[in-house]
Amino acid sequence: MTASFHGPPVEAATPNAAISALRANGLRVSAARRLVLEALYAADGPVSADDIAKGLNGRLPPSDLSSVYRNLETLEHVGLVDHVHLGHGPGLYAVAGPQRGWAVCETCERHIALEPQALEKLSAAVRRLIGFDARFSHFPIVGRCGDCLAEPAT
Amino acid sequence: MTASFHGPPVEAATPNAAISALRANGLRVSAARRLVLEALYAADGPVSADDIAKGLNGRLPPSDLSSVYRNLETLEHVGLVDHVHLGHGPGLYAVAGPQRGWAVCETCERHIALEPQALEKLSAAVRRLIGFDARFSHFPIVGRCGDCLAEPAT
DNA sequence: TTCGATGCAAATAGTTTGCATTCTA
DNA sequence: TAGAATGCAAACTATTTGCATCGAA
Repeated sequence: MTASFHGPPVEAATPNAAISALRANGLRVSAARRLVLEALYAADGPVSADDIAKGLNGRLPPSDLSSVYRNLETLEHVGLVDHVHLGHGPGLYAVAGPQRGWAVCETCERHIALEPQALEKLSAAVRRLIGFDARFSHFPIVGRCGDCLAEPAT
Repeated sequence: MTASFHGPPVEAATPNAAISALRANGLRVSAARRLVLEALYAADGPVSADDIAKGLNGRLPPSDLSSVYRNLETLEHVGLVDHVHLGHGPGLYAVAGPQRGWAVCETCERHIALEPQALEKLSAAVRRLIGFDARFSHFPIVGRCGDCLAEPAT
């Protein structure tokens, strides 16, 4: 069984920086691997393995889905990539970075990236209350957003 | 597509109370439905549909998996049941009750039910910080628990 | 007696694995 | 040229759906 949770993030600002990080980890740089990275950097938010395999709707060349999964796993293991479950759909992948927290509204289904300061304060609250060093990067905070709270209930 | 999130909880202390709630909602009380409820009340924590179909390891008679799923969906719709995703495995179901929050340690994989007061304070913190009315019942807080924080890192 | 619920089988979504082939280092 | 990574097919897990039959109200 593969581990559910991964190691510390490795920040790389560009695909090329990520490729250097791959080499530094003794990993080979193949066309397929390069493409996964390009897709992740080109996407404007977390994307599914399937999105990547389909070349982000044709913006990039398509690739084999199982290779995409294998590469995502490798990249995640190295710490270059993170994955989130924002709901019941497929897991979503993104380049690892300082922003590592999500909230999703169960009413409007919008998903919101948490601001670093909010994230830090939330973590502090969690540590104080339950003695936990919390991440909100793997599963989001689920609830009702401000806009939906203001509206008449459904 | 079925809704990811459900309605308000209906608390029933016993299988019989739950059965009354079913009748009150115009639902029929079949043997299969009764069994799902019995399993949920007999379990000492959240269980998978498969666990229920297998009669909790033989403690109860087995039932058909698809019926179990259908019944869980119905029971959840009525508000008698909740489901959580505590990790990458199957969804886990439990009788709806006042306790509606979870935390899971990514190191020791233990899962912890949140105390009502901690839950309330956490929700208050989340509301203050991101204007969100948070539930921690569908996805847990993921992080490192106190015990694992104390130990030398893996 | 009706129509909601069941049980079986088959379909589906997401993800993983086996294996011969390809290509990076 | 060694062995890491690929691409295809097949397996697998979790869940859903179609449909003829059954049984609760």
